[in-house]
Amino acid sequence: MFEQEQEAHSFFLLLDGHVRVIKTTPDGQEVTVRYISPGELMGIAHALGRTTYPASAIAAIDCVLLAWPGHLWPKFADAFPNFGANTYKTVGSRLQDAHTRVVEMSTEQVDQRVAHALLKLVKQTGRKTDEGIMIDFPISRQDIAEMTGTTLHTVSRLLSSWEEKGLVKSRREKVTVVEPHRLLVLAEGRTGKN
Amino acid sequence: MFEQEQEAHSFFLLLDGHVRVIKTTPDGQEVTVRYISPGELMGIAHALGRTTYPASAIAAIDCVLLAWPGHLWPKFADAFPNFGANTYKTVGSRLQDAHTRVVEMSTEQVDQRVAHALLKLVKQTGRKTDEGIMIDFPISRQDIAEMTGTTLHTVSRLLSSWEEKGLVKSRREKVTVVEPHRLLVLAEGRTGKN
DNA sequence: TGAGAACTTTGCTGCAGCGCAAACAAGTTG
DNA sequence: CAACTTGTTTGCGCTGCAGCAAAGTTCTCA
Repeated sequence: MFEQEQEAHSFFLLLDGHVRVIKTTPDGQEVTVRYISPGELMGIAHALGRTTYPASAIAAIDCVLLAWPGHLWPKFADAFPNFGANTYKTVGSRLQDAHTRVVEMSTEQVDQRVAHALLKLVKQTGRKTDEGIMIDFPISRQDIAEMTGTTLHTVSRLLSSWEEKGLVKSRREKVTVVEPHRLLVLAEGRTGKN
Repeated sequence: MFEQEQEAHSFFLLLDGHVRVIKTTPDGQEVTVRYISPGELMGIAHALGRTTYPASAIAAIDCVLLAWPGHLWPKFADAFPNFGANTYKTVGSRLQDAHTRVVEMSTEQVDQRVAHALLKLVKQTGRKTDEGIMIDFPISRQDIAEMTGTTLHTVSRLLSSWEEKGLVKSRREKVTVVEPHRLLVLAEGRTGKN
C-alpha cells in the first residue's frame, strides 16, 4: 500500500478491510505498530509534519479505500475545521496507545502481552460467532509474534495451551476468543506470583 | 509536579531543569516515558483531547517553569497559529519517539537498549566536560532501568563492564559517556552474533 | 490429484537477565 | 562523628523464552 521512508504522496481513508502497519529494522526484523480498521485515516504523515511515511502499510485482507494526494492535506484541514480537530485527536490517542505498548513491553511477560494483543484485536475487529468472538481477518502466529515482540513458536505454544484450557479456539490464520473474561484475568494477572 | 489521572488543570513550559515523565502500572511498577528538556511544553493533555494527565511528571532536578491554567489552551491555539502548529508537530515527533521505543523494546537486547538510552540522554541533555559528555542531571541506575525495561542490577553490571572498557565513567547518580562512538557501535551492533 | 508452498506444532537445549541477598559506598542530619 | 538513609556493586541460582530442528497440516495451483 505504501512503504516506510517513501515520499508521502497520499493519505487514505480505509472504508473496508484491515491494514497492518509495520516498521522494519535495518537488519530486516518487522514490528507491527498497529492495525487499522474501517473508518480510520492512515498515511497521515503530513499531520505530523513529515514528508515521508514513518512505516509501511500492508493489506491484511482485501481493502477498499479512498486516497487523496498529500498536497490537499492543508486545504482539507483548512476547509473542514472538524477534520483537523479530529485528526489531532486521532494522533493523540495513537500516542496514548504507543505509550501503553511501551509500558506493556516493559513490565509484562510474553503470555500477558499476547493475551492483551488478542483482546485488543477482538475489541477492535471482533465478530461474534456461536463459538465466541472471532478476529475478523486472517492472522498468523507470526503476525501475533510481531505485535508482541516474541517468536511464532512461543505464540503457537501459548495458543495451544490456551486452547486446551478452552480459552480460545484457533485454526490456520484464524483465532476465536471463547472466554474473553478468563483471558483478561490472565492478561492482568500475575500480581507478584501466580 | 502533576500526577497521572489527575485533572489536567494546567499546562507548562519548562524554562530550566529536567523533568521525568513516568507511568505507573496498577501494581506499582514505574516506567519512564521520556525526559523533558528546557524549552519543551509539558502537560499538554488538552492538545490530545484529554481532561486528565496521562502520566506523572517529576522534577529530576530543580526546575523553573511557566504554568497556565488549562482553559487558556484553546485561546492560545487560536490567538497564535504558530503555537498550535508547533504543538502538533511536537506531538507528532513524540509519537515517532514512542514507536521507536516500541521497536527497540521488541527487537533489541537489554545492553543495546541501555546504550541507546544513554546516547539519547547525552544527545538531549549532554554537557561537555574534559572526560567526555556528561548527562546533566542526577540519574540513578534505577532511573535508567525504568527507561529501558530492565532492573537496576542489570544496569549496574552493564555500566561497570563498560567502565572497565573505558566507554563510560559513572559515579553516584552521574553518568559520563567517554566514547560515544564505540557506545553507538555497541547499540547498533549485534548483527546476528557478537 | 499430486507436488509444493505456506503455516503450525512440538521437543530439546541453552543462556540472558531477573530475583534474591548481602555487603559496600556516599551523602545527610542531629 | 555517629547513626541513618539512599544508591551501588556483585555473587549465585533459577527460569522464561529464544533458537534450532524436524514433523505434521492445510491450502493452492498446475
